[in-house]
Amino acid sequence: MSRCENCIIRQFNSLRAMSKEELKKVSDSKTTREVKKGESIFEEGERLNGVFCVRNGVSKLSKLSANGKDQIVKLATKGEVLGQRSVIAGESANLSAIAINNMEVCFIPKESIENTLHKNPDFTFEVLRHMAHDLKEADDVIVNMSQKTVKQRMAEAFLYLKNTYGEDKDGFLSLVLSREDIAGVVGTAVESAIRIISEFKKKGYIKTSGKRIGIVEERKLKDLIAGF
Amino acid sequence: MSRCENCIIRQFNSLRAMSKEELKKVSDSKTTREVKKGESIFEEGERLNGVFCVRNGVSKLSKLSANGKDQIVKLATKGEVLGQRSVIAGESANLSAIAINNMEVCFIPKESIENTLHKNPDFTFEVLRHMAHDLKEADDVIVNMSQKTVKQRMAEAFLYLKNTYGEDKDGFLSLVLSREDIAGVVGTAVESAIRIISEFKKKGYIKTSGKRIGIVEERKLKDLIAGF
DNA sequence: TGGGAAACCTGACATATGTCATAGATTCTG
DNA sequence: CAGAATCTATGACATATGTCAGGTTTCCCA
Repeated sequence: MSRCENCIIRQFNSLRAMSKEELKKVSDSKTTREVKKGESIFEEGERLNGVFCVRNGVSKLSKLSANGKDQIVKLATKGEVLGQRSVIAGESANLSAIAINNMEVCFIPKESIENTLHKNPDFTFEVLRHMAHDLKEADDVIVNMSQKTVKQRMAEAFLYLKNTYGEDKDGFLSLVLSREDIAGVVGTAVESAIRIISEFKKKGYIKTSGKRIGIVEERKLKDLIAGF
Repeated sequence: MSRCENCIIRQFNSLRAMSKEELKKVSDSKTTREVKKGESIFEEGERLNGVFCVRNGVSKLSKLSANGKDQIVKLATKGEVLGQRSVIAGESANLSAIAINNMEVCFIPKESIENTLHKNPDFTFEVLRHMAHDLKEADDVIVNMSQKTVKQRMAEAFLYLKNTYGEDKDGFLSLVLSREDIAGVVGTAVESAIRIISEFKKKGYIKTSGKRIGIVEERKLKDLIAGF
């Protein structure tokens, strides 16, 4: 099993601020786990006794609302650490983490990081910096949700997916989401999402092939977001 | 001028994790400022060279969206520290902070806390804990925004105002917001907000007197939120 | 204290969005 | 490989919400 010390993934998250010894301790206590597409890493309300470091694959962080729909709050990928917030606040998980494709994640028991969190200010500050960033993003999502139309948010989602996960050689978005998940990200009904996809396609902004989606006229999508 | 060491407000925020000496330094460098109703403490995009500790009054943290409407992301009151996120991330402010009523705030230059932030893990962890809490709240707002109707969010807003700021002896909410600000919190048009207020009043859920609003039938509002 | 600005309120209307029903496409599995 | 199950797609419709326009009340300060 690979050691955290050598893990490249680590460079992307707060673990890089750990000392050699701290990292060794984490490495010794961690366990690696496969998570198949559709399986959950943890569920809303669950008590977490550690955090999960994503080595591969993509997870959706979502919350079930009263009306039975899953609102996706964030997509997390390689290098991100899940469950941090809950462990730090000492609360149960506020969101569920479900694998969108096959994943590989490392579980790090909280005992292995709590100590560092109280002793190594560099590490704590790194975690803080990441959380500050997440908070800003969350604030931006709030504004988008309340002030933009579904069509605009849909266009934004496509651009986000392109920028974050890239596209394959045929020009389709690399991260393939079900229509339901797209609706979940955008915060709308599945039917509305599908309808807007059809419309964008008809207008030539995007192309589709099965569930895959490709951006054709980025300019047009951007104009739409800007309000034209 | 009062000293931070003796400030009760401090008990409510992360400053309480500072050592005597650290606190002294903060106290020596801080300046206190009056902010009149409607004035801004800082604006979106502005570079902050410190944080603001609220001693009195309430501030709205909002962001102007493309369509020209102000979305209120959060209300901040006595004890809360504003601008933390920006200073920590080293970014310009993501939100504007505007006084809802007359306020008294202390400005603490970032030099006075940056050092502590890198040296005193207790303090850093305290800040982290607060931010973790804010992040959870932001996530919840996202879900509310996308999955609840305006009517439900309006009802929630009233209950939130009651629970957070209380009510006066006549049963009106202590924190008086303009209809525009209510619309901003809920994320809707002013007219829609007013219409729903009228409806709630007609149904006897709330009462109004000028711009003041009082909750009459809390049960009904809760039912509405739950989806009945 | 009176006049004007700002805030509040209401109606009429257009439209965006959700819901329900149903059909076609895709994929999963025995 | 057939049939089931799941996902995608589309139409018809109801409704929630935004917009515009006009009125009324409240507030402020000269």
